[in-house]
Amino acid sequence: MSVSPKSAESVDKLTLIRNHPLFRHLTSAILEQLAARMTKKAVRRGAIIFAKGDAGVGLIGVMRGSVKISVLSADGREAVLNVINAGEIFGEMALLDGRPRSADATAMSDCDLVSMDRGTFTSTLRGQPDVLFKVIEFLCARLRRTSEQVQDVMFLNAPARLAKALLQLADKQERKAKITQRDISQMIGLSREMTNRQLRIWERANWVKLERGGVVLVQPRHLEKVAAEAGEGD
Amino acid sequence: MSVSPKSAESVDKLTLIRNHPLFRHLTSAILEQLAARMTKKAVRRGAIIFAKGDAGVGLIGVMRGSVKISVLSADGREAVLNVINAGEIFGEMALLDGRPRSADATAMSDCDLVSMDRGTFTSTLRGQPDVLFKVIEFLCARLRRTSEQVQDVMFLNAPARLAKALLQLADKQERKAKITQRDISQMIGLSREMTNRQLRIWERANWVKLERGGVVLVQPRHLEKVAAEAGEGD
DNA sequence: AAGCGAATGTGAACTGGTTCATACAGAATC
DNA sequence: GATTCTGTATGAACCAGTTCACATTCGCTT
Repeated sequence: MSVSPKSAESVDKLTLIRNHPLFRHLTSAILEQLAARMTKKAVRRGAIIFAKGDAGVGLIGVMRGSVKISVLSADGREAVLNVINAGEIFGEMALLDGRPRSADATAMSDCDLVSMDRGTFTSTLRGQPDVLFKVIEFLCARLRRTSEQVQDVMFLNAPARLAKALLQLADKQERKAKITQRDISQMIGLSREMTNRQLRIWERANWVKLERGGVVLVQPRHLEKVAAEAGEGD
Repeated sequence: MSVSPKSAESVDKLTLIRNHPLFRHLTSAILEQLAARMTKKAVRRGAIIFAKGDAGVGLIGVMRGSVKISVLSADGREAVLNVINAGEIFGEMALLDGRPRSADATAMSDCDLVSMDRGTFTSTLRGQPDVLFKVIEFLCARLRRTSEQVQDVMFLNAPARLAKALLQLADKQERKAKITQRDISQMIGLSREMTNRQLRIWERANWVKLERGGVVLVQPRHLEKVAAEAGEGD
């Protein structure tokens, strides 16, 4: 994973892109050039940052707040594909292949965002040949991760999926996942009720502590064991 | 998708790589150079071509037969991630990022395979800058497809997933999917029994015709309709 | 401070799909 | 041509997780 800066805190443009696998290896000069050409924008909680099918203008970085990437089914159910926290970047795919957005992006809290358009990316990085290799590596990593998601949904039962999601959502310092139970349930393809029931079981066992809009991992070890038990052999 | 040659037939190396998105745009000279350096190998039905965790030696093309890409869960259940038919190529990811194989590859029938190692790929394509862009495009397409798989498992019910799988497995000319019901069920995360039951319902309705090791799509239109709806009872 | 919407919590009924058990037919192996 | 293995077929019991129907609590807006 990436070296994430203190979460929930505001982050500057330079730190943001420096911490992303796509840009990490670039010189400071280039990074500053890129950062200078990124435009800042604040959005309110609940704001739709882009919608599935939109023309993809490029890369978006989260300087403060968090963003959920999701899609809607024909009958209106929502699947949350990813949650992007402060210090992270999303929307790379439209940047890279120029095709329409394949999902919706919604602000889960008030956010400060920065965006980089395709032009900036390609013109600044022309003549940086190994950027392309980094991009390829990055996409392969993403592909492996997404493929693992398919396996998780097919192999793991409800508690295992939930435990895995909590561990990967949790802020490493605070040991806390700042997300509603509804959003968790939509990430792992479970009903909200089932998610709540399992969380309450773990709360009674003192493995987690439930708060409004968040789950504190009290005993991450136990969760790791649950996530691993029905899991795929690595 | 790719222009697939008559299936179940043998294919020559050149045709094989010419039809793949990664190579399609290259000059004949380069293609011939690549083809010349690919080594041929025959394997029997059931043979393990590579296993998850193996060091990835590179790209493998299927000249005759078909190959399944799958993973095993801790408790021995199998998930089929993809089926590769004659004229298609697999194993690109290990080629591109050099990391270990992320799944098993097994011959579903007697196969003729050709393989291209990383060295051949990189040395032949050095000085072909837009190959890298093709690779990026290719990976983005794969990522979108894999992400769609996640959504399918989360949103679609059994009949819809099955219909969708049949349509995408079926040979376009023959309107026939050459695959056992067990393998189908493992592609869509369903029990073999459930898969059989649904197929039998459709056979009685004359939408499909079942054979040993294959499903003929008699009325693909109907299946398309089932695949399209999310399965909500209005 | 009142009202309201969003998030949480929980029981009870329900069901889509699994699991188990069993049968049979075609292909491969001896 | 007998045996064994793989694939298909189907009923019945079972169950993990959904759906429905509420109640409650928190935080925000008026």
